[in-house]
Amino acid sequence: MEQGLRSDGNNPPSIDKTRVLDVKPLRCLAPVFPSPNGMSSVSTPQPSPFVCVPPTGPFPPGVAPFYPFVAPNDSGRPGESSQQTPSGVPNQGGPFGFAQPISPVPLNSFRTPTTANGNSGRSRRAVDDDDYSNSQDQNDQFASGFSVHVNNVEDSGTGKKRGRPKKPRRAQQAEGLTPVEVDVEPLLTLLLTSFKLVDLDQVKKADGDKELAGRVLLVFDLFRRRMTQIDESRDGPGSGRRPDLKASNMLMTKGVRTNQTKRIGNAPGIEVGDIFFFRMELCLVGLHAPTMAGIDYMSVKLTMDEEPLAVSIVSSGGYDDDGGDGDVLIYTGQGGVQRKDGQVFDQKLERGNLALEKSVHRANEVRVIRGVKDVAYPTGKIYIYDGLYKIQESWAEKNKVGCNVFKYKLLRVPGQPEAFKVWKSIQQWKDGVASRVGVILPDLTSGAESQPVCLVNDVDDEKGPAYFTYIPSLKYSKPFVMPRPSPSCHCVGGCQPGDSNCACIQSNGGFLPYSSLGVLLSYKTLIHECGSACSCPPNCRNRMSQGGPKARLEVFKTKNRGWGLRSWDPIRGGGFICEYAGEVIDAGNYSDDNYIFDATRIYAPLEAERDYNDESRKVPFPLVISAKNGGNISRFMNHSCSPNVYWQLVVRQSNNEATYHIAFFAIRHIPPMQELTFDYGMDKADHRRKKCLCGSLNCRGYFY
DNA sequence: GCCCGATCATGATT
DNA sequence: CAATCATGATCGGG
Repeated sequence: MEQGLRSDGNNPPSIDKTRVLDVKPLRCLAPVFPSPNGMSSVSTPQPSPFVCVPPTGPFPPGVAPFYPFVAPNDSGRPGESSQQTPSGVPNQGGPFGFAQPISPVPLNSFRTPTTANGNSGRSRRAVDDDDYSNSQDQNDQFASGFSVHVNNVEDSGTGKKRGRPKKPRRAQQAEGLTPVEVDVEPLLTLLLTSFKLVDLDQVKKADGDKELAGRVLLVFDLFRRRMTQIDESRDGPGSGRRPDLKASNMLMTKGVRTNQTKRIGNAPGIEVGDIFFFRMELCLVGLHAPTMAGIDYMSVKLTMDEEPLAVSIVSSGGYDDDGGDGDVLIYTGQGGVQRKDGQVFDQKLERGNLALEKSVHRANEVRVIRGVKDVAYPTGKIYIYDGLYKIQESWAEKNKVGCNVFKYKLLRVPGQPEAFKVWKSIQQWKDGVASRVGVILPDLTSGAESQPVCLVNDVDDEKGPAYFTYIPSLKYSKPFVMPRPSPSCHCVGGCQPGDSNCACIQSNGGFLPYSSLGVLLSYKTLIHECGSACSCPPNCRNRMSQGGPKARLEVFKTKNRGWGLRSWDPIRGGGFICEYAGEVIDAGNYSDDNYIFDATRIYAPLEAERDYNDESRKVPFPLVISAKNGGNISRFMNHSCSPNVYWQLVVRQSNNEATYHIAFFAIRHIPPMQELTFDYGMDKADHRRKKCLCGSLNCRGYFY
């Protein structure tokens, strides 16, 4: 957000303990959005800190989409989109710099959805050894991600080849055991039903909004993560099955997509600053249609004939594009350079290159998506929607190997929220080239975490939150005694997916709960992590919540809600954020304590849990944590009725003793500097109510 | 309408 | 770690 980037150059004052001590805890209240409606998402000067959720009431049984996102219509006038023509691109004429309105002609037509055949196969419940009693119902089946089907018949005569035949697979296959095949079709169907994405009408497919785009992306990611988990459990780590492609393919063939109509200008529902981790995500929400090509364009009808105009580009750095200062982008045309046989050719003025050339003269706005390296995972890439640009000029030049390439100079349209520039600033803070403005303490953890967490206030004079002791983990006065202890594992090198001998994987229903990137692969009622009696090292994948936060976080003063938590690093959907540290106290035994996590409250369920689990998420242990006197960064996470963070119960046990923990994971991709919030849940004790002014459309009006 | 090829992918391996 | 490989999907154009 922009306030984070102001540079007025004063040095951070040293901390004054006497003032700090008297400050009241303030993790409450006050609106975040000045105006709940009528603001165009395009012209809003800064990105909304929260994505919002429609007002479904506290917990409606089986009605509205359970995890929706607020939909400020792109036009800001919700009723109007239905009045547009079915081909539906609003012609605003003016903004494109044309004398006449453009009437765009989409080059593609709708793909007919193919009907999915339900695969047959003998159904079997996954191994499920949860050690609290009444979880062996449908509930747990859903929470662990649907049932598992075993194909005993090899491909049943369809003749369909899958995977690569080359490398021999390890584990089961190598030993000649029956490979476990999971039919993912019903899994997807269930997700689509839960999120009301079955039979999207043509209008919604053609033109989206924020709420719909959010749902599509959420389902894609949930599905993709689950398929990653299934693939790995069958083939072991490193199975190159491209779950991203498979997931998006299945969604697209079912017509689960939006903004399929190409348009010049912003894609409805996609905000400047939004981030993506797969090219396919750009396709699904119509931000950029081609799966690989960097230039998207459409045929536009002008006075007499049609001509192609560029609508969006992806700058991935593959052609040594010059990043410039953040408002300028030098973009290289497509084609020419890479050939299989090593031969190189001149680029031709056709396709995307031609469209960009035309767009120079028409001066239309072009969406720009900037690809950057994912620092947390160098082989991955992150795509940042950086808003609208206009092409100032174009030219041809010789590249290093002497071929002609086209170059285009793009200038960012002023008045848009900062996006890529935020990333640049953060990089400068990290490199020490520039200093973060308003830093009160460089590291409020005093080195207790692997990364510093700075305390920042750039909005007023307050010198810090009330004094507390920083403790990085949870304090138990007495561990819980397990009635049915689970065995510990013997994975010396760390638990590996697909290892059917690993006791901890068995406890988790046969799946490793986390990906190699620290992403939670499917939500569960309870996750069994490795404990002190396990043989695996501390960096084992099944100890995700034990290693402290991975992202670079900061505690900052919000405008109206006291102190809050946010991240300098982008966080992928499902990514681990931190544990709720503090002191375990007796349930119900708190009154004047604003730093409580109470697992016995009623919480909005996530994904497919909704329909049958209306009451509450089941908690096998009445865990209540107070972080009033001591805690970690999560004590600063504010409440929101439409949060971007979700908690997940985790148990670590060794022998017959266990400790339960609360681990926080990102619900969706979270761009840098967006405040992290979770839902505090509902309490039966009315007197604990506080007024909530989080401003989201589905705000319940209060929280606890 | 069908097929084919171009395309700033992804992930793992060498 | 940069280069390479294998697998891949969409869309425009022939």
